[in-house]
Amino acid sequence: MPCCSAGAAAVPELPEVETTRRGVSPLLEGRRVSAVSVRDARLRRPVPPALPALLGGQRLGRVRRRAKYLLFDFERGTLIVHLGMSGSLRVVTPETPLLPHDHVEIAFDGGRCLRLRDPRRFGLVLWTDAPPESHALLAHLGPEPFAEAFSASYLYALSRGRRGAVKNFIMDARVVVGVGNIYASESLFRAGIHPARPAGRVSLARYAALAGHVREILGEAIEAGGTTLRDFVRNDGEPGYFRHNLKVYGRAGEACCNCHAPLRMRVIGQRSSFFCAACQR
DNA sequence: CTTTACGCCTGACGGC
DNA sequence: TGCCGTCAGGCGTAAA
Repeated sequence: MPCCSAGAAAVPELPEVETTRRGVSPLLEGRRVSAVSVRDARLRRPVPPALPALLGGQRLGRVRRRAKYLLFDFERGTLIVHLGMSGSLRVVTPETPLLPHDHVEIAFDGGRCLRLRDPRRFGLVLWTDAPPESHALLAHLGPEPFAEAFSASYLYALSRGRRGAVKNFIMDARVVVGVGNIYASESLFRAGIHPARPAGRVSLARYAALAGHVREILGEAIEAGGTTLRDFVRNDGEPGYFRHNLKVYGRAGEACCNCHAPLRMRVIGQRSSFFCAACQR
C-alpha cells in the first residue's frame, strides 16, 4: 500500500461533524417537529426528559456548528448535539427499521426523521433556551480553525511560557477547537514539529506553518467528506468514516513518506501520537 | 493559572 | 471456537 493512502478513523472529528451538518441541514431546515422519542436517555449527560415537550411543534431554523457541537436553532431555543466518539446522525423515514443504538429520534412534518445513533453513548443531546454560545460547554471555546483569530501570532503569544507538549496545546479546545487526535498528529507532521516539543518553544514561523497546515488538513477532510458518497436519507449515512490521506496516524513502523525512516508512536497526554523523529523536531 | 489523570462506554482485537 | 482482558478515544471534571 502506498504511504499516503490510509484507512479511515472511526471518530467524528471536526470535518465529519461539518459534513454531517451539511448533509442534514438541507433536509430538515424549515420543517416543524411532529414527534420526539428518546429510546435511551443515557448519553454522556442524560437527554432532558422534557425534550419531547420542549421540541414539539417547533420549527427548525438553521443548523449551525461550533467546534464539534451541532446547533439546531429552533424558535424557542437551540438543540445542542455532540457526536462524542461514535455518534452519527441520519435522516430517515418513520418506517425505516431502527438500528441498534438509535437512541434519539426527532420526527419532522413532511415525513423525515432525524435519528441519533451512538453505540458508546459519549454523545450529548441538550436543550438551551439561551444563546448556545453562552452555554457552559461552549462559552470558553477557542477560535474556529478557519477564523482569522486562529493565527500564528495568536498561537505564539498564547503558548509563551507553556511547558506542555505542543500536541496537547493544539488539542486544547480553549486554544483552538476541532483539532482532534488524528489531525493533531497529521498537522504536526506536515509542519515538521515534534509533537512532544514544549508549546512555548515553538517559533512564530513554525506556528504560522502549523496554523496553515491545520486549516489545510481540516479543509481537505471537509472537501473529502463533501465528495465521498454519503447519503443521509438512507441507511448508509454512517458519518465520518470517509477516507482521508493520513500520512502518519496509525502508521507506526511504516516508512515515513518523506524520508523513509520508520514512523513512531508514543503516548503524549494519554493519547497515541504518531510522528517521524527525523522530519519532526 | 497550567498541567495531569481519570472515567464515561462499547466494539474490535489478540491471546490462550 | 469462545471467552476475556485490553485498548481506543472526546472531553468535561477533579485534582495536583
